[in-house]
Amino acid sequence: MQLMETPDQRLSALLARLRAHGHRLTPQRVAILRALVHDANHPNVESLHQRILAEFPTTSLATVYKTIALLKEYGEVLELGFGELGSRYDGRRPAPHPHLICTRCGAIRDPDPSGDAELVALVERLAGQTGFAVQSHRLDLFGLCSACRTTS
Amino acid sequence: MQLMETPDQRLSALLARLRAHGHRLTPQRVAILRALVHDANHPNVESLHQRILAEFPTTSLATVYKTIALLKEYGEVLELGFGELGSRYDGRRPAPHPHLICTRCGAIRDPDPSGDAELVALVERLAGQTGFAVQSHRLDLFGLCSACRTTS
DNA sequence: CTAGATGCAAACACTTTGCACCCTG
DNA sequence: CAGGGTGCAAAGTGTTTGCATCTAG
Repeated sequence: MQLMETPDQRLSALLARLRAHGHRLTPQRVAILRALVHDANHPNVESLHQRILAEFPTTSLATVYKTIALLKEYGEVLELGFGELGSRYDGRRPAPHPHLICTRCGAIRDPDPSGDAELVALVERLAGQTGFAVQSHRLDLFGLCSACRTTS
Repeated sequence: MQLMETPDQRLSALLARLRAHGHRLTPQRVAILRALVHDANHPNVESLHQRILAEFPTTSLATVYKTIALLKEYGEVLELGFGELGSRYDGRRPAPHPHLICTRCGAIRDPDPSGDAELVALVERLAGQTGFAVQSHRLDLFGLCSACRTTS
């Protein structure tokens, strides 16, 4: 059994999905998708844009925003909004899952997926008490990653 | 054993805390705190402002923001940021706890606190796997409240 | 009295939108 | 070669800030 798609497999799936819906695969768009699925640190729009500029120097921020909006329409990207601090994106695992957010260095990583089932059970239990029908959920843990914890 | 402070007890505690730190208790400020602890639906700044205007018609939005910022400094209000949709505030239970957010009517309510211990345990387990030191957390459930679920 | 609070408007950060031009399919 | 995509700048949203005026203690 395969535990997780490779970034390139994921990229192919996204490209196929867009193509199937009649969207064009422009070089900029492909580059944005590639950056999104290869970056494990849940990039924000600004850092995606920087990456794309290296390859396509005229790419605008608006194009990055529009491409992400397109992926959101198809439920293919998970948006982690942080108010005034902007949003970070997970293009690898679009289903809800917990995130570990380092308040010092800003890194965001996924915990091991082994606890996912337990989280879903807890979510359903919390909701069930009051007849709430859950559509989605979000669990964020804020703190210090192991690297930051051991550094002055 | 008392399960939860009454809103008025909570208000007194907040006023005492601010007074102890040398802050002035202006009528507007007291009104904002009162609105905050009496509103169980996690109000946003705009709705707090509307409430205050009824009593003090010249109150500005900036004053509401500043008062909330003050409470945040002392960890006496829980801010639930929702990106472009603005923030909602919980002045009754400033410690992290789950929220049930209705995507139809916008209501936000707390589930029964009985599951809190289990959530904390799960949080610590998810973090422990990778040596992450949790400072805080946030669990939001999005869906339909029981009223909205049974209405066309 | 005087430090701290208020209220207005301008400034801000992130995101979205309008529109002329461009290029994929 | 037609309709979707790009890129620029302008508009929007919620929030913050500067500063003159006011007021609680």
